[in-house]
Amino acid sequence: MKILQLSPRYIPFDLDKTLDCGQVFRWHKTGDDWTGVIDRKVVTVREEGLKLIYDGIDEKDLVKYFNLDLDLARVISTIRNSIKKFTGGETDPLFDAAEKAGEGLRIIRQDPWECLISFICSQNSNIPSIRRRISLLCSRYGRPLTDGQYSFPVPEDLAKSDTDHLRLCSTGYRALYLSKTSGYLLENPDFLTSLASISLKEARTELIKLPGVGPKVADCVLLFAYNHYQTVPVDVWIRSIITCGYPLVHTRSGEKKECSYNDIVDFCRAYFGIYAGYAQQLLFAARRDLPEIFPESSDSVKEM
DNA sequence: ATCCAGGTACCCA
DNA sequence: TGGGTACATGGA
Repeated sequence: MKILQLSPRYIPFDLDKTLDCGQVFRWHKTGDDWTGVIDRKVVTVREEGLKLIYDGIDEKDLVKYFNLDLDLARVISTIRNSIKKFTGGETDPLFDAAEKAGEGLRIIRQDPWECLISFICSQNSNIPSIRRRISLLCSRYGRPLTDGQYSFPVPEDLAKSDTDHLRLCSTGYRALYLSKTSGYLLENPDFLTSLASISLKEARTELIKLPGVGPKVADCVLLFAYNHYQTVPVDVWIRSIITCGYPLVHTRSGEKKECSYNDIVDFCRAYFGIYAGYAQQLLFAARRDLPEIFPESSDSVKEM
């Protein structure tokens, strides 16, 4: 086991929040130890005070994976400044709660392929189901590593399987998306790499062309794998948090009954600024705590 | 049992 | 562009 001292520039960092916030689905905790797979290597990590005790990976790669070099305090203060500029200095109890709930949460640097497949699997499912589904895919199509872990399947592993076989991993109707998208990536192996060197807008357009990839999945990949922090994935939780908690969003949706996906994105970008995606992730992490601090209706965040 | 979940594709006006 | 609906499956 190796030790990484969490020096001031790596703080704040919270391992539990980072690995249990719905951005990645393969890590699991036993006792104080988290176990996962990074780049086909089994990695264990635990947090003890201001130290990370870890194994299976180099310090350099660990720091990179958890994005410890990012000045998180500056990210938060940049978001705060954007809010202040937007409101003219009013308080924001929602973001206060999100900041507290997500203190030390870091958006990690995830492998684009794994991220893409994971979020195709994620649609219309809750997080426990997603974890289970991806775990099945890995044990069935990945390669066995040590300690009962499996590597994440490569495009060929999924593309060469027939759709009915993929369906056995509780993928349901998503099996066809997985089959088609992995087939495309098998034929176009540079596709995901190339997204890193084109504009955010172009990369998003390209991603959405993939079968089973719409705005939400594309935005998750852009945020969690390519670290475009201004990107705001809008799921049902974020939709209700924004529409209930920030009524101003409705002024952007005109006469429409409901805010569109882009109405919510545009508001978040205007309100939270260039780190809107980070703000989104903090709000998502706090989603269970938010109803009680909504200004008026303390019923449920889910009610519009 | 019923509703819901880190949505997308497809059809229609 | 906007609005409706089917889609498979498991969690709560």
